[in-house]
Amino acid sequence: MEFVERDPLAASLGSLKLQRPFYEQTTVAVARQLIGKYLVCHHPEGTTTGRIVETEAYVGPDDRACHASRGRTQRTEVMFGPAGHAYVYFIYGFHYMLNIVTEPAGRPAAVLIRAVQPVAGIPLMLRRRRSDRVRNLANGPGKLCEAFKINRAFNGIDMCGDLLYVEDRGEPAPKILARPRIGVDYAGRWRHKPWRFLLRGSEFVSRM
DNA sequence: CAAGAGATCATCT
DNA sequence: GATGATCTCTTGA
Repeated sequence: MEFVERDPLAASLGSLKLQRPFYEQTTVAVARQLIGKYLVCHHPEGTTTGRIVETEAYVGPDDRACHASRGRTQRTEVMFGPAGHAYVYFIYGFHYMLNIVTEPAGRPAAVLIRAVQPVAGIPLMLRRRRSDRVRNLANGPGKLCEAFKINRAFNGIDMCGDLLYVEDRGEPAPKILARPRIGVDYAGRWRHKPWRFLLRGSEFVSRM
């Protein structure tokens, strides 16, 4: 049980913060195991929490869908560092994407958090998203970042710290589906890899 | 409800 | 100068 932290407060609540060894596992293993865990973000405006229902694995330099396949650049630098750090980037001129770096330093890979089921801080998320439907708050990677107010300031932060992290709340292993990743049609044979993971039956995924 | 367009900018060629 | 790990709105059936 080296993956979690025995923080007395967290333990008393039945929750354990995921620690670095968890994120150092293979990227596909991390992506799969993150399903059903809880993403927590503390912010002056309030705390937001969501149960992770959808992830994607971007496994390294060979994976043509992974940004690291285009080399070590300013943008991808975080992915080349140690596991358990946030890789946040801006895309399409509108949206931020939240990833968690995986595998030991020097092996650039990450897991994209694509959707969560809102659990706490829902009024705050409704305001940020200018929406009135809970199902529409974080059912997509861009929406999730808007609901949690995750932006470039989060790039590189340690997710084993106290600002943004993932908790294991000790629930039984959920039923998980594996599907091809979304939006990577350009990636040749890599586009078919079943590295998108979903919580079976969840209505909070970006699409079925 | 499905399909398509438009929005808008950091990053890399 | 092109493009993207997306979202929202509009259109039309």
